[in-house]
Amino acid sequence: MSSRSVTIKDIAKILGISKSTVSRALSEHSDVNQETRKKILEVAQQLNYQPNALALNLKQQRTNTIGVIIPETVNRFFAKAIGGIQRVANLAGYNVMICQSDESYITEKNNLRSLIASHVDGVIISVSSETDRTDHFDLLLQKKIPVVFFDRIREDLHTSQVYTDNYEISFAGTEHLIQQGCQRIAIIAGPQNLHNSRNRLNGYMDALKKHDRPVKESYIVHSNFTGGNIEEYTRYLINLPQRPDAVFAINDYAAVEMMHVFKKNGLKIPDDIAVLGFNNENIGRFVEPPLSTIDLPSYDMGAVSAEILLAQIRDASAPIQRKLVKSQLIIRESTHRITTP
Amino acid sequence: MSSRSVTIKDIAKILGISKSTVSRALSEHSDVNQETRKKILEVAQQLNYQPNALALNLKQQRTNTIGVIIPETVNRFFAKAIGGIQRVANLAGYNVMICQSDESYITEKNNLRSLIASHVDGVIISVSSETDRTDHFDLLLQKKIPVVFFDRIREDLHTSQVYTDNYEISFAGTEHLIQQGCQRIAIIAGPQNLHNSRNRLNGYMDALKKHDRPVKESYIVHSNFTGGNIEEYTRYLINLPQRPDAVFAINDYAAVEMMHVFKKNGLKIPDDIAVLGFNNENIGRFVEPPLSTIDLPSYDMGAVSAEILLAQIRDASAPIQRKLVKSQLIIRESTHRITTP
DNA sequence: GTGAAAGCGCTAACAA
DNA sequence: TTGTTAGCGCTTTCAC
Repeated sequence: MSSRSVTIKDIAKILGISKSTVSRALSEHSDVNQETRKKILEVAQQLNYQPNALALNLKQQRTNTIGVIIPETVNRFFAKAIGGIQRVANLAGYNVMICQSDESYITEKNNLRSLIASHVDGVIISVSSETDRTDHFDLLLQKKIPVVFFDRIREDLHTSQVYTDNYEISFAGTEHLIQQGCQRIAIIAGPQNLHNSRNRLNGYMDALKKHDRPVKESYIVHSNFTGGNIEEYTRYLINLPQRPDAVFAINDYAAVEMMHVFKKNGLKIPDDIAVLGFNNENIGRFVEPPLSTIDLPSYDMGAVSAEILLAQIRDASAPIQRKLVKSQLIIRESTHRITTP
Repeated sequence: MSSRSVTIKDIAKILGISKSTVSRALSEHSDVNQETRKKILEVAQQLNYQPNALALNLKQQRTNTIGVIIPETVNRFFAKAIGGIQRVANLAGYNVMICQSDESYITEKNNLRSLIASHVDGVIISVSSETDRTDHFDLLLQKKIPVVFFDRIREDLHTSQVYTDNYEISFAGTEHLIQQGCQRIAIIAGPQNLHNSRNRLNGYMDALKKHDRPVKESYIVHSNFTGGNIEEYTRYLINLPQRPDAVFAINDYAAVEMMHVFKKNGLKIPDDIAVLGFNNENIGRFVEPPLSTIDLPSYDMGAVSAEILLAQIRDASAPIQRKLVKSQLIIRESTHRITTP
């Protein structure tokens, strides 16, 4: 009942042998006399010996822990990604330390500092929407801590990156709207310092160009992900002299809120205005009409990120990887016009 | 540019003093000559000295890390709770290690084992819906690791607990439905090994009794939180000889899905059937009609849990606490009948 | 006020 | 095959 836990020293004392022998027997990969090994294992079992991870950490200067920095856990996209990361990490015997940047550069920097101070073996990160510089990542590279960026990546850094095809899927979504006969397609675009947002906007614009639709500034609204002003933006769009007949929203919550406002203003969805979301939240299946959206492979992106990171942790010479995980267009009724051209 | 980080030994060598003096100067609370202290701090600053947390951990047998076990991060309730926990923990200089039990007893047990192996200083936990025993928590108590249960608590254990008034709020919600003139109120109840679910069911039943409504077995459906069978349950309720005219759902997702099915079957909400949700998800504001629900104080529960835990970590003799954080009934149109009795 | 030495629990190089 | 020793980076007695 002593609250002190048992150490190899205790086992050694009991058997009258040295602690190095005990250490060797316990760590499998050294030659120890079968007899003594057996005895050691028995005693270890009896005393319910558990190696002290803290001692190992100090000795080996690693922690079997990976750090994760994401903007926020309440965002379903990241919550799912965490699931994928943890799955892979836990199977490999790694713990996961999670930090939230709350979309703030300074918090992200502090998170990073504290993860480094905790000597995590590697870091997976999706940068905050506010972050427009990369100097705070230098410390990781300096300390040779493996790092994988996912989703919100930084192409300018020479590190592993896991991302999805924002440009292509945005292109495909816009093209889908065009094929439904939509002529004036508006977009709620994200923060332009984010690579993803730029790609999405480019995909949208290029699809319009391909089909000879003019790209109008007034149809492009710049927002952030928290969507505080969606109602205002929606009203703005409704009141345009040339009201759009389709809108590609920044995410499903914005899309649903917009639908709400459109309906209150007597607009029919999708015939007066088609609505396409982004993120495939549960909510989209239960609104009227059900929301078309883009399914982002967040769980898989998390899992893939963890796999790449672990490979780099285990072998410092493992190559930097850039991996694409594809998104998918999910067509429901909010963009499905009966009267296609 | 050496990748080895600087230690107190380095500083000592440079100044030609002993490392104990350096240690003392750096750890504030010992008397060191003003002159030498100043020099030490200067050099430390110059070399950008960072104490090695691993060495400290071993020495002091603690890690400045708290462990958190929750059923799943994709559940918005828990995602928000994590936010509250992290806020408080980070301000106090603690890191947070998060594990998901995926609603599985065995995973929960493994999570616990791995957190203990990592020597977390304390644990915050919300038990899985599958967990119907407490033996796996003994290890925590044995090792005298402070623990706080939140939301999904275990009243039978002598530990700190943070919970909300499930009974009272469920009573209030049911009473609200009665006051709207509902006569036959059904409930989608949760797993009965969960304390919360039992309390909610009891609140529901007692409210009915108080107002002389009979409690009918056929109006009580037992479900789990993932809600795979909601559509089936809904159809079952619709087809009852005495169709209910109100339903108190297990959570907002279930409520929204039920509304969807009700509407498809030509039922008007709330006049044919009123719907009350649970959890106050964003989704509830944007469905037709907007969903009445219960707002659970998840962020606050997380924050309060962390505060209690930290108090117990800092002072082992700090008292066990049981703290109630109140929920709130949010009335929207899905339960607001114009024709009250 | 400062230094020497021991120790947290473990591993690993070197000796025997 | 096993024991001795040193050391990971830090704190903390105990001398001086």
